[in-house]
Amino acid sequence: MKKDTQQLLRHWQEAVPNDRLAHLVRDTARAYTRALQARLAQHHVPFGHWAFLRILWHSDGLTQRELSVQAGVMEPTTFSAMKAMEALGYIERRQAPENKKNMYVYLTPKGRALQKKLVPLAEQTNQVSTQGLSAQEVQATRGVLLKLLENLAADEQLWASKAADKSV
Amino acid sequence: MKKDTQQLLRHWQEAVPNDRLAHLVRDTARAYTRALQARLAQHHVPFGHWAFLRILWHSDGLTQRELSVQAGVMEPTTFSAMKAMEALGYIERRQAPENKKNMYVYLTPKGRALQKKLVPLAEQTNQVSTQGLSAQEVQATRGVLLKLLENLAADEQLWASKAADKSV
DNA sequence: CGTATTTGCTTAGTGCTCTAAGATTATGAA
DNA sequence: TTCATAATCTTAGAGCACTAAGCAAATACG
Repeated sequence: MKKDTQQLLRHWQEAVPNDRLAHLVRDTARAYTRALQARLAQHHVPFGHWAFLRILWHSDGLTQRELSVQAGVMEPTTFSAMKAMEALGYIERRQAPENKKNMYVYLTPKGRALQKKLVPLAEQTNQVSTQGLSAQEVQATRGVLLKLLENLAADEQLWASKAADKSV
Repeated sequence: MKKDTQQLLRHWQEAVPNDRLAHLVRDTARAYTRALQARLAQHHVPFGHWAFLRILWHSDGLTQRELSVQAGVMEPTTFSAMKAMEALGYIERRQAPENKKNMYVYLTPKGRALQKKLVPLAEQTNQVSTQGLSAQEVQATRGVLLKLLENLAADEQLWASKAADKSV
């Protein structure tokens, strides 16, 4: 039972061809998600709310648009998360008198109180994952990932302009 | 237009605190997915089929279970992908006379023909992403990612047994 | 001004992933 | 052999991400 991940791991350890960096990054991301999800589930917090809570703990009162950018997701994703979090009583959505378009999101005391419980779980996850790795190795990897992200963002930009050309 | 990814990137370049490796890995994975997705879309191949096609090009005639393990996903994910791919004429699902339970998956000529068109797209994506990085850097990163995956798999194992305890 | 464009929120619909639970076949033990 | 247990496929339903498109408000420009 639960041999799947073990088998997947063996698969990676055995054959590590040249063209699979993307695949490896994706598998690692999924493993991280599962690890944190399992911990958050103890407190009945869905994984999807975590990213938004973290941003809000740091800076309250953002618009949904700003929240989307910081979380790196599209607006509809933010929108449905906000609706759910509002229903759970973690946040309030309010409009300012000077602007009837923007929706400003504020934590409730209940939402703010989660920070103490949840942040250690994320720290634990990251700590568990980097066991046996040196600070240098982790730092170097961070740099490489950042560079990958940069290259892929440039590529995306290129594709977006190509698509714009085509639609003319 | 399309400033979001740029803003996300800036976010990462500015503040790189200690506890965000998981987050960075996830963002990179999403960027990879988007990059490949854009390329596959030219040939009207959904991204979700890619992983399975790659496995099947390498070894035909696997069961859905085996396919799931190799792809690192759960059976229902494989199941629905297979149904879709069968409808598209990329694969056939057949049962062997000696086993009425297992479903063996075989590529059709049409499915096999995709290999020539699609593999270069993935290679291009990986190549684009690693621009400006040395082979050593990439290799080292691969090693670290593998170790992260290993640690997280061990953690998952631990949680699975904990959950089993609790359910007694 | 007043119209045109842009911005931000929302709705609707889709894809990929998961868990939980069902049904059926294979396998193992009494 | 027969019955209990495992494995495999399947169904159902949910979460989280996306795109496309609508609407309403704010901003920019002629």
